Amino acid sequence: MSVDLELEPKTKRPPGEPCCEPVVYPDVEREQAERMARIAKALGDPVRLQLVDVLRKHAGKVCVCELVPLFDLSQPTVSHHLKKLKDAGIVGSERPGLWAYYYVKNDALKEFSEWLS
Amino acid sequence: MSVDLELEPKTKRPPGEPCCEPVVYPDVEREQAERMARIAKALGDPVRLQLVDVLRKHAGKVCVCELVPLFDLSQPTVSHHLKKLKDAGIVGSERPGLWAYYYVKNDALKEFSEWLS
DNA sequence: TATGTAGATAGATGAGTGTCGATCTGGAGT
DNA sequence: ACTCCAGATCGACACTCATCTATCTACATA
Repeated sequence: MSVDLELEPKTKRPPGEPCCEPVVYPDVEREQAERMARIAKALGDPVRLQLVDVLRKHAGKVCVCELVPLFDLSQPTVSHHLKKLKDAGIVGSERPGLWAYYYVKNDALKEFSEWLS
Repeated sequence: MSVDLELEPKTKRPPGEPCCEPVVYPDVEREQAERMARIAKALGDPVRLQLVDVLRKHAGKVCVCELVPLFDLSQPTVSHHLKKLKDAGIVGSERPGLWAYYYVKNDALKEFSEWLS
């Protein structure tokens, strides 16, 4: 699939035509790109990245009441970030009673991690 | 560093105190988190993610005039996305003459990739 | 049932983003 | 010198986002 290229566009060419042949890309990737961009976007905030980092370092579930004081932010703001992460499929949550617990869903990060490396 | 926890906040407690002891986090990570979030943010758009994908699949430098027709977007918009990627340190560019060539700087993605896996 | 509390939701606001058409810049070819 | 063209920059616009305060929901304890 990946054609090796180092294409020099030809200098002289009839006007009105593109400067070089489009060598690639079937947009086979469009959908996958959107999926992964959604994940990257969710990670594209320092607070959320730290939240994920904390959750990842603790194998189990972590109580929200532990997460909030880690940041110099209001409780609703932290809640908002957790929701964003949840919507992106990066974390999951449980709320057995009064407290809510969050945990990382590693599957979501896996595809992204694999593409990246 | 990573303390194992599955902390149940105690139900009965004196009012005015936090529901559970903050178990973690020295913000040793703040700076690193910001650096990585900057990269994630740059990747958090389908177009940019595809641009990086294209550049990664071609080991060499790729002419901008090849990249533009891959997307259903205006030339300035593609240029804008390339700039974002460049500002995040993900790609570099050369402009020997009339044409501009972009390439991936793998170092930038490395730290992020390592944290992720 | 009444009160207190953890966390989610709503609404507002200021800052940032993706996109475009128009313009600018500077190397190439005549 | 003059023109042409590739790519970057500018200005505008609509939309999204991070954050806050205020409020709502629902479980627990008395």
